[in-house]
Amino acid sequence: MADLRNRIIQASLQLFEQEGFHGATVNQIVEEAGTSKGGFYHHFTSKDELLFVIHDTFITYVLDKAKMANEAHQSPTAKLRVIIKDFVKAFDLYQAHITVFYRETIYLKPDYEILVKKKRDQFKQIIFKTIQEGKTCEEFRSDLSVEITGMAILGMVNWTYMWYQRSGAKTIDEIGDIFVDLILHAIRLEEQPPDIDFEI
Amino acid sequence: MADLRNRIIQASLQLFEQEGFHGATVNQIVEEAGTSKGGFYHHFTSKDELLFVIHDTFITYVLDKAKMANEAHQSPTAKLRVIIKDFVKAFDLYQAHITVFYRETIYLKPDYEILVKKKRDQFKQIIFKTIQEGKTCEEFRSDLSVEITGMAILGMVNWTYMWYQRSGAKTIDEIGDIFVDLILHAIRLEEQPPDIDFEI
Amino acid sequence: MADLRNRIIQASLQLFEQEGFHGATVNQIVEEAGTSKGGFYHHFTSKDELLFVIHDTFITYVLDKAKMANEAHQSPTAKLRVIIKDFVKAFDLYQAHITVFYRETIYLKPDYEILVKKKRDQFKQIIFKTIQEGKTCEEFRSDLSVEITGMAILGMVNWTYMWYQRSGAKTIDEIGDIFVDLILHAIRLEEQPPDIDFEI
Amino acid sequence: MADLRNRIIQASLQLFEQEGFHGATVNQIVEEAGTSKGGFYHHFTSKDELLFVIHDTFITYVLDKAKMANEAHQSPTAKLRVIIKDFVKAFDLYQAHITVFYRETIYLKPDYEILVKKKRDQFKQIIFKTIQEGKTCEEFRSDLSVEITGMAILGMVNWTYMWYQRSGAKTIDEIGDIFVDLILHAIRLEEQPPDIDFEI
DNA sequence: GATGAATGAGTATTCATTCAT
DNA sequence: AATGAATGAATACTCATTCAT
Repeated sequence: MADLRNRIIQASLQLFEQEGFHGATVNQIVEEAGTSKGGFYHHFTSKDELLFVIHDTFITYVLDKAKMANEAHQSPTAKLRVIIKDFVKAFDLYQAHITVFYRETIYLKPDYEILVKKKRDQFKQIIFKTIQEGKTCEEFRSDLSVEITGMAILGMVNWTYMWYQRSGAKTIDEIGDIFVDLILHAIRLEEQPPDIDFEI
Repeated sequence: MADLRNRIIQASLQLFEQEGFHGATVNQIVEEAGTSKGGFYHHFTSKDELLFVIHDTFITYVLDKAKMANEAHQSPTAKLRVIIKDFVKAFDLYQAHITVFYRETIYLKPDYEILVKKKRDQFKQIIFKTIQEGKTCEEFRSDLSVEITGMAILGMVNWTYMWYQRSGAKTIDEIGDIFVDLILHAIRLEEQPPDIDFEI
Repeated sequence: MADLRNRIIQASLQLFEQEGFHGATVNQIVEEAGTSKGGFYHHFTSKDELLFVIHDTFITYVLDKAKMANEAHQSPTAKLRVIIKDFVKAFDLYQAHITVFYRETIYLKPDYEILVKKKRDQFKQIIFKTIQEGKTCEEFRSDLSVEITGMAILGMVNWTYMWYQRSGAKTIDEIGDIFVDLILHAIRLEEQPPDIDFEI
Repeated sequence: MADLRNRIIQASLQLFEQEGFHGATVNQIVEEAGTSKGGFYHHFTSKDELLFVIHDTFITYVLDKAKMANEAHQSPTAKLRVIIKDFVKAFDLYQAHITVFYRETIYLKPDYEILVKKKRDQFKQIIFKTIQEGKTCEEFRSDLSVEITGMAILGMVNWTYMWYQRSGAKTIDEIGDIFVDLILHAIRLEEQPPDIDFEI
């Protein structure tokens, strides 16, 4: 059997997703994880810490991926494409984490919230900077509002947690491609040559 | 002073937004509303009913607006533009309702959930149908996946509740225009004549 | 039936005395008081507050009595006699309060502790000042250490909570007289005329 | 490093004194003692046994001293003087033991309590018997109540644990002398020749 | 209509103790 | 002898709801 700490996280993920952070009790979690109250509190100082761990696991993964994409590519179009594809993939890998992340942040204790917010802001800045670069080098439309466009893109992708199902008609990869296509149609200058990414 | 029922709704809206449905107690609500436990339970059978009322108020408003826009316009482009503009406006009018709607639905009791889901689905279908019509009459790209595109659009707009602030740099109207612009760039056929909406 | 708040105090007094503050549970208290958890927490914000109320009731009573005795009499001998007699009487009236006061103070939350300590110090100062006055006006031995003598007296009396029983051989009044007698023998100048308190 | 068993006792003594028996956890104790749960339970069958050991160490010491003093001296005055001086000295040697002894006895398990009570009573009887002897041989006042006087003396001395500080103005030896002086003034017949203890 | 004292099932958390290693 | 992960019974406390007034 997997180690206890992980079993607790998996159990809580499933329960938080289904019942909400407050709807899922420590009792349910330990039962689902096949352990005891003591087992739980041996590995986590509180239910709040568990909530933080879930938040942190996801945002750390996503931020790292975005940083890597940002460094690995030159053109804003290529960067944005990879960042979005990676991000969308996370919605399959971290489905439950993400649901918790976007729904239960409000219950994060102040100290934990600060840690999460820091990474969350870094991620957002990578998106914003990429859009700005795209405008500067004339790959993207010059009339774009960086912030609103950035939040529009983030919204489009983030919302996926509300409806994506692994058993749905499209794979996560196809969804990612569609999002990229829509976004690039929405923000790229139309007169441009086709976007062929020689970097990949 | 406004009638008690409304004062309770306003108080709970503010508290649910800030503290979450479970984070806000009936005691806090009645204190904020300037009434008592008795006053609360005279107007609502339970805290759960109050949650439903908030859900229903918002989704009813939004669905009605979408129905009206759907009937008032002919071209899919025009329909979509108006639906989206109206919807975005709701994020200013119903900011707190929306936050509760998208974050606390999970705590809706089954019977209430069914009622809300029905209207929510109707709203979604109006969007989907409009996209389909746009494809059919060749205003929108023929390669669009109706569902994914629809959810992408909904995501872009819905996400607004996460970041919109009345005191921000852009008015809700400007944000609506930007969203419309991005969406139409993303989904309209490029060879088309400019979209001039004679209907308005 | 007496009001609930008082029934809770009485029940807790008895239970704290017998089982200790930690040994007595809120469950036991509410059962003994004939109420419920909710009833308890309606009247007290916490078990800690209840502990404070017990402390405060006793020390307030005792301090007030000492202040009155201090003002009502002139000679240090008379003052001390009355202060001690009153104080000893408190061991009958507030037997359980006192046991809690001297045994469980350590569990008082810091804010409460400060409040209690203030009154406790005032009481001690009244004793010290009286001894000092007795030395100054040559009723008491000039070689007395005010502090040690004061603490010796307080110790003698305070210890009573460890052994006094209402059903014992001596009444509380007799015990008080014996203490006064021992104390005055211990601290009064031997050559003095008999202590006749004309003030009473 | 001292042997583990002793390190545990020292650690618990300090922690019980500061936080109370219930306020100090086995975890804190083993951390402070530099060992582990296993180390603790290898040396003590339970936290309760540890509490007993602390009680027993102190009362055994004190009782032995009193027995010795009782045997070593003839006159009640001399006996009492030495018993009290020795006892007061214990308040410096066993400060933490004594605090625990007088504050946490209530948490002693019944079997342990019986053992401790037996020795405690023996000690008390030595005091009482000495007072009685003093009355009989007319060193002490004939009107003294043996029990009340005995408890008054014990109270005066015992209370020391509440205020004595090694860093205070008086040494433990000076405090002992003051107590002896006060007590003898309180109980000795006034017409007597000066109490010169030829036995020492 | 309105009050607020009282309820009690339910919650997160603690901690002395055990036991396989 | 010593470890520390795991236990689970017990604890203080919360809060939506009721109901006599």
